[in-house]
Amino acid sequence: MEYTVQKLASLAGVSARTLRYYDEIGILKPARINSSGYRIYGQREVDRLQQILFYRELGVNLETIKEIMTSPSYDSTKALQEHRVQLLEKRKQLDLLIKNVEKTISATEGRMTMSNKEKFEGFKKQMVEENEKKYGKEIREKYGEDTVNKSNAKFMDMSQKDYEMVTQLEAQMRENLAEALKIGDPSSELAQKAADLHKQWLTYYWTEYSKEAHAGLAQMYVDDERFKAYYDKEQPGTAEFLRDAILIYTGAKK
Amino acid sequence: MEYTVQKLASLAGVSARTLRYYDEIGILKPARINSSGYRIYGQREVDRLQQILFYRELGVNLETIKEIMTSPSYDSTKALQEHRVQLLEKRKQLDLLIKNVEKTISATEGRMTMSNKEKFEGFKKQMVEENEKKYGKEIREKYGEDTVNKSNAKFMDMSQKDYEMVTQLEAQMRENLAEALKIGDPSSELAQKAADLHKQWLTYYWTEYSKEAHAGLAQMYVDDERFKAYYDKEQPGTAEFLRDAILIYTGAKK
DNA sequence: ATACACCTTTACGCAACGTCAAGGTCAACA
DNA sequence: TGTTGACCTTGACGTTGCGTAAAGGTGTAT
Repeated sequence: MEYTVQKLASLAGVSARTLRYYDEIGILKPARINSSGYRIYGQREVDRLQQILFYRELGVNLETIKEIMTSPSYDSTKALQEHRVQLLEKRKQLDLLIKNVEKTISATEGRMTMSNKEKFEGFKKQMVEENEKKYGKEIREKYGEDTVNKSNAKFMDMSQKDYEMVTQLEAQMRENLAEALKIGDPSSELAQKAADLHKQWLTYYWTEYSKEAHAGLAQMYVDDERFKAYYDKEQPGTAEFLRDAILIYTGAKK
Repeated sequence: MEYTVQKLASLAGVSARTLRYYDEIGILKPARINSSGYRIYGQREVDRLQQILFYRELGVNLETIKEIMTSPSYDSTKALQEHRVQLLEKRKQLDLLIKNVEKTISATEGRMTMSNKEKFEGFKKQMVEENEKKYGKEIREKYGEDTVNKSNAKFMDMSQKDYEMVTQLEAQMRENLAEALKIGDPSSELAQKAADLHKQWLTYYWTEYSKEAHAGLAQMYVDDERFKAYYDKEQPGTAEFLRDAILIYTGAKK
């Protein structure tokens, strides 16, 4: 029983290219080469190919298969166990991925049909991560590793109630701020109320509050284009106004 | 806020090479190139990169991300849903893989600790597949597609009881055969009993039995090196002896 | 002036083949 | 005997998302 590449290929259900490749990487050499340079495979090669394909179907890479099959001392069970661990890890990653994709889908397609709760569950981790990526480095430099880590940790541990609270606080603050801006006086009662709400909002993220840090953050809202853009989105000048209000609120300015 | 490659890279937690690559494939071009040829990124690019990385973390490939982000008409939700289906399919495959790997491990390491039941559950599909690969083409040519397909289907549908029965039948047959071989007469009662057991065994795989097919198979046991090797493993000459016994049993020979 | 940390483009490497391309071999048929 | 047509060969590029040199220019601090 002798086979040329094509014969063996169709027998085993692989392509001729695959067999040439296996020859090339030395995992399956033909029994001999005939006078015309054709690869000729025998029964032993058929069996070896079966083994190779068996392992391949288990997702083992060719390099490992080669090791398993060439050195008989090689512990194939151990190899498979390691392989299994890799597969389990891969599945864990995949599950996480699927979960995130599903969260993203329902968040965008369901628009407002999602309850706050679901939103919170799905996104709080993501929010922390995105925040880290965007501002992590600079904030860390300014406020130190510890403060930021604690802030993140605190946020992650926030309960559903906390989340709703914090969301509402920010909304209220922005409302007050917008109203106060119309008056134009950062020392006005409304503006000071906004500053106070901002402090309350902040304490949900920071483990400890200090007037200095609060004032520093307010200044950053103006200095950093990104924060500035966020606050100035509705009305230009909001960032500066909020800063002034906070500076007065914290006593850094009168 | 302007960034060079390295700056943006460390800000976003990717490598400079990645940014150059994203430039190359046109997914993220720098805001401008300065007089020295340096890539300069602005705020808009930072935000765009965030988006890219967000999708990348969901496992979406760059080509798709590009489509999602460049054409605003592109339905990103639909893209994510398709992506989700792919991920689910991938997980299904992965689960199957893990199951097979685990079966293989326990089969080889636990040797005989596995019960027949477990063996059966784990391997009957694999057996059919391997059998297909090894002999499928030739058997199909000799006995026709239909017979083989039905045989496979029947095997796959075999119950636990059937499996035990068929396993026992083969064991009994081989025992009888070995005994009969000692006597050396294929027409002996023992040898004919073996042939009968062989027929019974065969009927578990074939949907219909005929003496001619049975005799043909017996002849193949001798002509085909692989079947021959299987039967001659314990005692050389077993394949021929079985063939002769079956030929007599089926009346093809006296 | 020199060192050193940046930046640039070009290009190979990775896994496991698919897919031409250019050219030799073999059996069959007119 | 010439010629198809179905085989076979080697060589080489493409795939995905970068990592990793290599070779050379730029910017700035000492």
